[in-house]
Amino acid sequence: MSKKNAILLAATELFSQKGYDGASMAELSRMTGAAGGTIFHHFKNKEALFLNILEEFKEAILSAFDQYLKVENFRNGLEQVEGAVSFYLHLAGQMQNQFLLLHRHFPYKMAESNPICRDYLESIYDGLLDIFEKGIVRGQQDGSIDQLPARQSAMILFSMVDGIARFNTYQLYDAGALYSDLMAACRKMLGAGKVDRP
Amino acid sequence: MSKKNAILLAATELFSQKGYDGASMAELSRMTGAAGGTIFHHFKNKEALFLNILEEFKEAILSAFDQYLKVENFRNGLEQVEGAVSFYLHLAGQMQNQFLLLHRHFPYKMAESNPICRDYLESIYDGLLDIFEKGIVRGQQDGSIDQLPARQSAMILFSMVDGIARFNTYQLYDAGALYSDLMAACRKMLGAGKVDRP
DNA sequence: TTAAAAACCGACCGATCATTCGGTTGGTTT
DNA sequence: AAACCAACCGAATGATCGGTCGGTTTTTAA
Repeated sequence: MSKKNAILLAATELFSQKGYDGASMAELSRMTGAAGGTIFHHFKNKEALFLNILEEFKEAILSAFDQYLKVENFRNGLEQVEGAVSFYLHLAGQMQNQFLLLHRHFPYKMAESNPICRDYLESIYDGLLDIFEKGIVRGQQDGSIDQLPARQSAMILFSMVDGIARFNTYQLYDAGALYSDLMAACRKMLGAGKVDRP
Repeated sequence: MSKKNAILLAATELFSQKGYDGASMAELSRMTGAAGGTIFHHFKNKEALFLNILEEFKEAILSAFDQYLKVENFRNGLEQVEGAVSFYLHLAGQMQNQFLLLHRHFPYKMAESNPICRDYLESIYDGLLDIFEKGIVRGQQDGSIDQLPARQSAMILFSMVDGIARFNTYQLYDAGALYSDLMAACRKMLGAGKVDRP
């Protein structure tokens, strides 16, 4: 692996474990075996290094969802939304370091002064919300989902799922043990009224 | 106001705005007019200062809920849960700085090595979950809430509400515009099936 | 009135921070 | 073989970090 890639990989872990301020370039140098100067040869500064990581994550998560939705074949909108929820939790387990970045505060702080950072974060959240929203709209057309405001429902649903994923990484909850209850809650929240009745 | 209180007040804002590593004792000194040594006279070190703030927050939020639930008179469990959700969002707006602390990563990181910190965090979350859970159990007894696993439902509900509060402070969502949809989602998620029918 | 205690000050400390820079490689192009 | 270039190195820089300490002022109590 090239030194540059090694730096990116190690920096992802370092930023996610220690945060932006807590991650030191000296430690990154130690982790990778690259000299201090080498890091700044490949990346203009610490902020640019982080932005590079965030951009990679944006592309990785959105293309992972693209791939998943293309391959799976859902029978209706409700199942599509359930699939998206399930896949989000799966990804959160798969890409723990990157999700930890999203659940930290410093990217949002950086976004206040750095429009590129803001753009990456918006792309990520807009992309994810679109996925949930599309499933809801489809479900409303095929009758599997209640007539609720689609975008708002997508936001609430996403808050719920992302909240679970977040508490899971903090080891306050156990997302695994909550999985079936979470899916049931999604169904009940979105599902068309008729489905419940005898 | 005593210097000690001024330090606590300013430190709350500083920690919440800049995080633990980003908050410097020198800046805290500048903000309060207290000399560097004075801060360390009142608090053993930076970590002890933060723990003091977290303890104050724990007591403030739990007693605020105690007070609220004592004063309000709910007709049934579902309304009690709705009240708790609504009050949580109200508090998140009222005590923005303290909630920002809860939504940052460093308290959970500190909790891994500091049992006192872990204890405060657990007290906060256990206390809040208990409140939601009690409302759910009451609702299941009076028939306003469906027969779901109470603790798990409380966790999911809390994830949802706390997620909304969190995205609101990041200015990604507007919690105000989502309020009525959120309450509707809670009702639909928890409510006994019969309530919806004509 | 006085002595003890608590609050407060700011210079100072060693460690660490992000970043810079002059210089050394090893491979590619002319 | 000369010229070039990107990759890489590690010592050095000034700033800032959390924390200490000896001494002064203010408050309290006797």
